[in-house]
Amino acid sequence: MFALVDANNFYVSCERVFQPDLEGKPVLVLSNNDGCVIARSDEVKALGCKMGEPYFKVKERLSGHGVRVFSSNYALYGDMSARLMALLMAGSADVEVYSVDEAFLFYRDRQDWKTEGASLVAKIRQYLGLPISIGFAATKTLAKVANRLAKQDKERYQGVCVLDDTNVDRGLSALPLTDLWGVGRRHARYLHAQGFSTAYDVKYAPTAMIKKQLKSPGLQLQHELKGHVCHDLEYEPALRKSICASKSFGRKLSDVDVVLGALLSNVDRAHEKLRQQGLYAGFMLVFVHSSPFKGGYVFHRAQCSLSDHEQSLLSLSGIAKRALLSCFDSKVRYCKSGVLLWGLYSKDCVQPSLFEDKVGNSKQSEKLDQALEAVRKRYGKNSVGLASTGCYAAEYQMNSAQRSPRYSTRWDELLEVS
DNA sequence: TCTGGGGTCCTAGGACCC
DNA sequence: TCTGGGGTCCTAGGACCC
Repeated sequence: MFALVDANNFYVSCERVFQPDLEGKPVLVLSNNDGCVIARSDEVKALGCKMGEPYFKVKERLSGHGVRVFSSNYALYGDMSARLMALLMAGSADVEVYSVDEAFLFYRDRQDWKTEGASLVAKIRQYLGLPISIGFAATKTLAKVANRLAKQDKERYQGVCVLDDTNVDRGLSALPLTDLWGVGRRHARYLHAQGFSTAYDVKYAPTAMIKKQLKSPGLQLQHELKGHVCHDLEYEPALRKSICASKSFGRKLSDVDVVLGALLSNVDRAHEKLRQQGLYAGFMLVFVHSSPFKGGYVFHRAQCSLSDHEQSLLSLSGIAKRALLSCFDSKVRYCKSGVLLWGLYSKDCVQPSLFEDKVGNSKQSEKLDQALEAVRKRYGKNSVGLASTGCYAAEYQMNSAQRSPRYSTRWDELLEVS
């Protein structure tokens, strides 16, 4: 059995822990530079304030309702998140930390799920002061659905919703398809145009149509809605593939020295993340752009590869400065800068992107075998990842003598693989 | 006037190769 | 007048997640 634990209105709830008088009052939290609304209490949601809405657009509408407005305090939210995850890990289930306020749980033994859920809700409320919702079901996707239902009807579920064979279709019928994990604005528009409106409709939609429009992720979604597990719990956090540090200026800038100052602080933060995770970067890209909400949007970038000897903050700063100067235009009013590091590697893991031996056509299994053997000899690893490009990518896992294809991104092979 | 920040995955299309 | 076939690699951009 899977479960999804999700804190309710997480950032708002964190603020309330330290200011209990905010309980029951309308509260919202703003993004950096107080730009957008990124967390809303139920009272604010009831006032029609949308997630991600620019604050200046809703300010007027909210005035007169006594809304308490907070700038975001990520240090606080990060700390509360760590405490929440530690409490969950002390329980009987396996835990995957999915985001700052969400975790998937996996139970190996049968239990009374209602009781287990209620006791977790009570425990986290007592120890941390945070309200949470829990959804139990046979797959991650269905656990997400169950969690949504629990939040949708707090009165009825009291924070805990269990979906099993007896009630899953009824639950899916009660959920708009826009609330499904993996269905965003675009897919929702398409599905609505086809006459579908609920999660139930998606579960029983023609597979060929789902495959054509939503591709491989859509097939997995449908599979999981039917109770077949496509997504296991991920026990080890995957190695980062890129690290980004970017920030809006809060005003328009055309002075190259001021923009450079902002960019160097991006470099500083990106470098810090890199060091914290014990990683090295193969490439760096710096970018600056003007406001995307105005006409004449410009996006300038410059990128370069990095050697093993150019991993210090000093080196990265120098390279970033040259990169910026190569693309800067003083006639532009910039509003944001950033740094992207990718081609990440650590000393004990060789990334495919940095692996220079060519395999040739990956469908030729003999060559693949030879290549795997060569990699093993060269790096002495038990586990080797190999990839070609695009839809033919395949990942192989080598465990002692046994080797089996584990994953394919080729959607027409998906059903066989799964 | 004011519009966040950090990720992943997939596809289309152009440049290029023989 | 008619103008091949098969492939790789890279980039940009779309779509999704929190």
